[in-house]
Amino acid sequence: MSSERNDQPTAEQEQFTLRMRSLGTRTVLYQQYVASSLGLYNNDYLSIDILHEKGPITAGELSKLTGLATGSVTALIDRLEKNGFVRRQTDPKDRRKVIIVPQYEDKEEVSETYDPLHAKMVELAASYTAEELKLITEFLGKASDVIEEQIYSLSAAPKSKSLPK
Amino acid sequence: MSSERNDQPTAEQEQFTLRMRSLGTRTVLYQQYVASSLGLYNNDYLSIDILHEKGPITAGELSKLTGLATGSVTALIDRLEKNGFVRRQTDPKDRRKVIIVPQYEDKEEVSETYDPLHAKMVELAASYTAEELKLITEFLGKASDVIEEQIYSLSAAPKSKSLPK
DNA sequence: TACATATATCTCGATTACCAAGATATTAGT
DNA sequence: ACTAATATCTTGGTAATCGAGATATATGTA
Repeated sequence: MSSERNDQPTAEQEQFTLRMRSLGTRTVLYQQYVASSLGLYNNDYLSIDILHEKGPITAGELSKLTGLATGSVTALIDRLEKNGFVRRQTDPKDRRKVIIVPQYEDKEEVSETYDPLHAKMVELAASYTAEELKLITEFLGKASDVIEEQIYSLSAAPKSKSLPK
Repeated sequence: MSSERNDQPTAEQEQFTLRMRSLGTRTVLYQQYVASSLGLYNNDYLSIDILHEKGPITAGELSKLTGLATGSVTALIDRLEKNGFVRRQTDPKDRRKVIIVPQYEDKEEVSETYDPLHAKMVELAASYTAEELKLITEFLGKASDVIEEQIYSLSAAPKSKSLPK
């Protein structure tokens, strides 16, 4: 075969990783801009996004997912609750737990802010054939999985420096 | 033709946008973890990433790109400079300007932290045929462009609420 | 040339997210 | 009952960020 294992990455593969990285940078920036235009702090909006994907979760789970200290999550939930983005609900099975329930019905601003991107993405999707879109969608899932793995290994890892110098 | 313009998105297209959003959430989280494991604040690492992509830019450009106030950028550059990630260089053509020059030679920690993800991404890329990878890489470019457009329209837009309450 | 205006960065004071550690409430195990 | 484990909240301190003004340089106009 023409390609061996553990070769240096090809030029095409490097081009691909570069594009992934660019996409990542823009994604982070976009997220920050959306958060600020909603009057939310980054982690507040990120948490809304996480809740959107995962559905109701406990405060502790959100702490693990975001990497924030539990005290920070308490304050974060306070803010989101005050603005009507979520509500607290105690778990009847374990009354120590606080379940965070997203409240999207009354909060169309979030979807409204996201809508233009969504529309553009649908448009982009429509420019591909069914087969191509399937390939891309599956790829996105795999890429997500790779990143999630990396998050796990980073959060498990030495954790090295703590921030305040 | 079988598909009309302005239809509702198909199930496949919705699936696609959902995956994009998941990827975005994970990307933001990953970025935060990397930043913290490098002992950097999010915007500091984000700025390094921007500099990595764009090369040397002025403080003002970084302010626009990150959405941070100019005063915040001053402090941010101070931190990065102190840690040797960048250096300041005055523009001989316009001595008001401060050009931020990335210093990667001595700072392998950054690439080291990024390497595992890079390796996994190369691996993922290698699982595709040349044609498929080309399709995906081109897609990534288009998706980046879409997000960049959205950032522009958000930063141009009302800007609505400012954060402190 | 002199002067006003625009632009780029920096400085300063105030606000507030965040962390770390301890406090409180509930559950689980013996 | 009693101890330990778990989940969230509270408190105090630190520092990133903002906003507004200060400083330095550049540009335009008479």
